Amino acid sequence: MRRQVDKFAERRAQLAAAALQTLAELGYARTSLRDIAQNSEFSHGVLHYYFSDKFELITYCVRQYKAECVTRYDSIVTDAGSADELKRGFGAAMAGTLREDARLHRLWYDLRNQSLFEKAFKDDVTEIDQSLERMIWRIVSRYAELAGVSLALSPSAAYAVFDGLFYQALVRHLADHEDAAATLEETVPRVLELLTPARA
Amino acid sequence: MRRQVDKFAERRAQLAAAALQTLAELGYARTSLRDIAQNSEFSHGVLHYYFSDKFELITYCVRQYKAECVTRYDSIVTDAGSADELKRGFGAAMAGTLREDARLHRLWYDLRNQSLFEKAFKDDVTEIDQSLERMIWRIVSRYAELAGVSLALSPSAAYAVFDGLFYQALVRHLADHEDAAATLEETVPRVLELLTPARA
DNA sequence: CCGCTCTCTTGACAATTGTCAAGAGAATGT
DNA sequence: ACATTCTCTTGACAATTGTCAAGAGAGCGG
Repeated sequence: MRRQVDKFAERRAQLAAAALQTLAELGYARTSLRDIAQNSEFSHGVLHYYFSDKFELITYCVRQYKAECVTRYDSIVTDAGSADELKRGFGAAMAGTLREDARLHRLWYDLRNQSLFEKAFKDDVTEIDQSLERMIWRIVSRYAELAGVSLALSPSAAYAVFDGLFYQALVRHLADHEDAAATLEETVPRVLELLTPARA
Repeated sequence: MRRQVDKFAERRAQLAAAALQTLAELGYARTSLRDIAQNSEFSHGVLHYYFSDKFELITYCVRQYKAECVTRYDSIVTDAGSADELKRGFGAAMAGTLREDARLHRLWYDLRNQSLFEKAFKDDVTEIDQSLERMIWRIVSRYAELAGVSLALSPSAAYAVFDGLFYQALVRHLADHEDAAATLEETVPRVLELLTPARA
């Protein structure tokens, strides 16, 4: 009994991984269930054995993405011994994941946008977005603490700023601008400084 | 002869307007040519009389969107007599278009993302994006000039920052956060200040 | 009135889509 | 060894898609 549940969950995860791979390659609008199945080692019918419909599959994928994503910068916060180290670590981490997971990030932005039209994705996307906001806020607020400076911005505004910077770097990176990641690594610490002016 | 060309161009524009309307409502992934035709006063076949295929139609739409969009803030720059006025005008203009054209902005972000997967849109999207970057830069650099402050950020980084803020406000506005526009109107001037620290 | 071009509608096509049912095969428990 | 459940494949379905061809109707010059 327990075996079966695990097997079932494992295969779901395996199929979701194949789906993520395909979605990241083709984008939401151009990915069919047959595309996904062809990218796995199974036939297209099996998807409806493990997922009730396309939405549940993609929703599951989004949740799986979240697990990898949300704790990405946590070690930066806990390990940094100084404001300067945190600042540089933040920039390096963003540049790193930009280089490593560019297509997965592209998919995230795609699905986040789809959720503005397809309400089936709305809840999960919103939850991930809030998690990301909290993640950014842990960094920014910790930085202000270490640096002993004020913090003149709300958590959501801080998230929006760094998200905008990351998106732009992603676009350029995907357009083969070789220096996109390096530029991001430079810009992020500078903006972090600007957002945290010295105490009056 | 001239009559015919004008008529032809006029109908193209008219159909593109219907297409923009429909795309803004449904999003790229869920909009078919029949949806678009149904939203106009013509039948679906006429679209292939005025446009060679779906991509040409949408590309034409994107260009039409650009015309409305790119000069949106120009009067703010030319009319502002002081840094403070420019700062407030910028925030008010962003909040205004957020309230007025929310669904069109949603479409823009959708198509901008599609261009990361469908290279047919890439060139036009890139061109619009650069126009927007220049538009933001005219504001930011003029502000620094009027305020007599330094400017520690590149044009692209400045654009990314305000674009991120606007996107987030758009998402919240569409999710019926009544205060999304008002919050944006507050945040934009504050961030503009932060990005332009007083001269050392 | 005839012939011609410009517009637009209708209907069809092949391909693709999500979905599901029937059944084969494997695994498992007894 | 048998019966039962779990997995997976195959093939089909109805709907939708972009595309296009045939032709109707309007407007116009001759």
